Amino acid sequence: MPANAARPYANALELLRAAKLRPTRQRLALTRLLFDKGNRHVTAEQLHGEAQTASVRVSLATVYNTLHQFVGAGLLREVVVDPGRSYFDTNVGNHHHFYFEDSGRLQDIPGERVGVAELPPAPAGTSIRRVDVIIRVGTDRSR
Amino acid sequence: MPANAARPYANALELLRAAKLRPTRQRLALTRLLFDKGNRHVTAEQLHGEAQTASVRVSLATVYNTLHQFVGAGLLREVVVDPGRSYFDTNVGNHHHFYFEDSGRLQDIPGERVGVAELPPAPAGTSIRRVDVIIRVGTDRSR
DNA sequence: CATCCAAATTAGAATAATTCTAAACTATTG
DNA sequence: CAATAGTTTAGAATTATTCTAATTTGGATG
Repeated sequence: MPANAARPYANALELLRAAKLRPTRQRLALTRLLFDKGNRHVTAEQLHGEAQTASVRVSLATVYNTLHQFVGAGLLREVVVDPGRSYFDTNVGNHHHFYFEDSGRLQDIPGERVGVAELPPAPAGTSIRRVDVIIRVGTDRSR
Repeated sequence: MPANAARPYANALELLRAAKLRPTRQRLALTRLLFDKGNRHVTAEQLHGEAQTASVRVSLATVYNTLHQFVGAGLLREVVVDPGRSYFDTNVGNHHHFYFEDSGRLQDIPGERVGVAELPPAPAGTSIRRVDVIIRVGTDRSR
């Protein structure tokens, strides 16, 4: 079973069409880098670096544009755990995160493994958009 | 009952002594701004602004230094909910947050009101430093 | 398939939050 | 009250991100 078995898109082209985004050379390449190898957590700089390594000519501005468009289209989720650095998560299903404070690495936790038993109601006039659970861990020998 | 009844320090001086930080004019003033009126969530810029309004001469660099020293001493907790902006929370007890995405405001949720029933174990060699639960809400008329 | 135009890309400048640096100041200690 | 280690500071530097205005391109149209 391939890593992307659960993904409903056969390829980058279909995915972009479904998101109503023109399949440009840059977006096609970034789509493949993002979704062709299982769930990932990348920063814009990292993805830009990967593109360069793969000889895909794309500017950092376009990487930022694309990541935000993908978030808007529900293809990515932005994870905020570190002040001044955004991670983009290819897993948009129900799940939470371990965050390794020492290394800055993120790891998914399936939604079912965290039992949020009880939640207070959203304040009047508002509704819940998302509940983030972040388990911050550190190596035993640090701090 | 005053808002700070639960705080174990009678005044700014004691608090700084306990944290082993020299009670300088700047730190004393910032301590009062932070802790003299109940639980708060402030950014460095906000606190700097309040100091200026109160005619306390203190540089932004010192505000940052002080906030981080207070976090290190366990007097404050840094809350990360917004990429590129850090909030400092005077409530260091067990609690979680509502985050109003539209306004950028934070609101405490007492720890007991969120039932995190079940947590996966920390990966080998690591231990849990903290569990953050952030409930992101939006006004019903936006997005 | 040539033309057109809105959408997309881009380099580089601009912004925002934060950190750094090195010099000047100050609280404590003897 | 002098010495000194800790603290503050202005301003420069850094980092991540966004903006701008000009150029390029995908895809529809004739």
